[in-house]
Amino acid sequence: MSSVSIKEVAARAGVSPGTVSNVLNRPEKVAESTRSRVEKAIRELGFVRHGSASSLRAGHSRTVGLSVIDIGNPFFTDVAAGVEEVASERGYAVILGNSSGDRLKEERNLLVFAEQRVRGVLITPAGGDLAKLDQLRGRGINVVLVDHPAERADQCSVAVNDITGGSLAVSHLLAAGAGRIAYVTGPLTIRQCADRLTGAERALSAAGRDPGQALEEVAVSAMNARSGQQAAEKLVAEGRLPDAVFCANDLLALGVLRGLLHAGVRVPQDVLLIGYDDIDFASASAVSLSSIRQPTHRLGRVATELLLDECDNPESHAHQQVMFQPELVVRESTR
Amino acid sequence: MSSVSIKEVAARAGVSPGTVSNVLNRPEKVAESTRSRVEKAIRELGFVRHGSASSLRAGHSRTVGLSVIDIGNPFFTDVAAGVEEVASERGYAVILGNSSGDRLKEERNLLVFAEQRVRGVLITPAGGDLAKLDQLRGRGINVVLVDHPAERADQCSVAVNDITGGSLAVSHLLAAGAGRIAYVTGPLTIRQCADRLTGAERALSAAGRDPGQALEEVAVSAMNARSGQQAAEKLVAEGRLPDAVFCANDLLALGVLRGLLHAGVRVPQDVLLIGYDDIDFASASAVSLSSIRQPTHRLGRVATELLLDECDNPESHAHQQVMFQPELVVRESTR
DNA sequence: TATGCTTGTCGAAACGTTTTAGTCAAAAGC
DNA sequence: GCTTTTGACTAAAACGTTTCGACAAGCATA
Repeated sequence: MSSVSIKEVAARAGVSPGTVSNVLNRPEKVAESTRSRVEKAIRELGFVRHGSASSLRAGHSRTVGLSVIDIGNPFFTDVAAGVEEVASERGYAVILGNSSGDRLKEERNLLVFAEQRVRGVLITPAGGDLAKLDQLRGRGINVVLVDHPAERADQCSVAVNDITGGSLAVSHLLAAGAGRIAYVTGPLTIRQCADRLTGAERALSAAGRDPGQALEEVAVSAMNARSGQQAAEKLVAEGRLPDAVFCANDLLALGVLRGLLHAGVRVPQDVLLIGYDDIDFASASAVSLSSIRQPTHRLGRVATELLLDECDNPESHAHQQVMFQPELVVRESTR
Repeated sequence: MSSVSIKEVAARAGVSPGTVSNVLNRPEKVAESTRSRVEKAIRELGFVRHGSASSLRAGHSRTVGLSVIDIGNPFFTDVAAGVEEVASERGYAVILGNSSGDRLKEERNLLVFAEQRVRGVLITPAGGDLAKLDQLRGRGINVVLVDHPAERADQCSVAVNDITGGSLAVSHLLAAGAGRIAYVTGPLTIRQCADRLTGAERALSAAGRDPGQALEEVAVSAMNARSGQQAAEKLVAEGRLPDAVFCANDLLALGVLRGLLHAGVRVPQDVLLIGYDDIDFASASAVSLSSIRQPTHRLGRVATELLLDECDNPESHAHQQVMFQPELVVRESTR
């Protein structure tokens, strides 16, 4: 109800509102004695700065927008946790938007961000829409792409090399003795799925195999456990079991694992299995799952650091396209 | 950079700023012809309302704060998704805070919310601190407790009956023929863990068993898969395997499952196993997991609807303490 | 024709900060 | 001892909305 303003603080401390503002924003500019007097008044009155008024006058807020494709996916959740961490450390608030992969919803999120006059936006784009983002930049809102390498040099982005990831997985399977490999994946229109396939093919070529021969693609529509199980059941039913299965995603891999075990196929004795993402549950499954680990948390952290650096040091800021390297995690399913 | 203000829109449409504001907020109050003229100007100039200015003058923002204990936990993630959904439908932005179970961090989140002058706060409290929340209410910020039943009638809350949940789980185990049951749980200082235990004991009593005899508590410090596995290993090593294991959490249950299978104990033939939360991964494990399902998504949705109702209709709003009922999901691990 | 009522628009005063220019005394420089 | 510099503070003008009282025009009623 009654919110204390800077004026009341000023009155109680016997100074002008401007001085209170200085105590808040440039404490070194005000004399020790008055500063402590003002701070005392602030405490006694329970004053908290009015963010809207502050950002209206100052011209910029202390918030960033985060738009992710699917907040239910542990991958994005970890990213979000990293973002929240850094933002909170630096006194920024995070406005969350979930696009659910829907372009329209994403656009609505961006509008909300624009209305809130966020300082910057972190986004895992749902589609390849550079236009809307440039529009935001035109409004003075910085944008950092997350899990999506920028194609232009005038923007920041943070991603993980999915081609390397695909190579790592398949090289490992080959080293473990696999001849024929199945790649269980979501739609290849998803960049991540396509890149991991490319990596897989490169690993095969490098090992002197013909990707067309050694690799079978099994595409499913949804990247969840159920689809994975169905894919496994299909492979079993058609009697064309490969030596190893590489899944574009741990959820798919968990489903495949389940499907195989149910059909009496032993993992890793009969079929090797490796997933992607290294979600927490990967190590908790009955046969613990080998996987490709991505530095999700760091992804979020670095993206936010980049963004806030761009906001706070617009002059000295150099745009960066950060590309992390994924890491192979070997567990029972390929041993 | 250059943001278009309401004045420029007014100038282009040949009306006063006040009229533009009316078009934005009470379109029915302005004549058809002028309205469309103004809307045209808005489109042409790419105007978007300045949220800070708006909430400064109007006295309230269009944002809500959401403070959760652990954004990495699928339970809270689902809740958050529900919150985001409703908020976004109603044109509200969600400011996310992750307390990590830390009281201090939670307090910092609340401060940020207060600075942003959020319309209301949704919170899964990290501790039993009513004080801070009453302080927020004193500032005119509405508060809804999430997954925590309010003890007073003057506030809204949304929760799931954990006592019923505990009963459901244990009744099911008893019906399936279990005699001795182990309850693997996190610290009993966590309300949810304690309530589920109470429910378990009630189910035993109702079945004419002595809870002291039939139920063994195995408390671990962290509620994750690793702790669960350790608990299972301990039970096996000490040679005191129960007929059934009830876990306070699916992550624990997945760990227990793994520990048992590794020791050659068959589930469900040798030991029955049931978890809690019914996270997605529960159905994807090697032996699919029976569990207690909570309406997480609805929890988030209803909490947000309650909050926004309280914000928009302060007069007619009646405080509610909503208590959802959990649901038994039977899968392989108890069949 | 005067009166009241309705409808649509305007002008101006807020809202709570930040910031700029300016005041005034005390310290420093010559 | 005079000017200049510094340091600490103040006063007032913004920032972009919303809202409220005023008012003009149109129209029905008396």
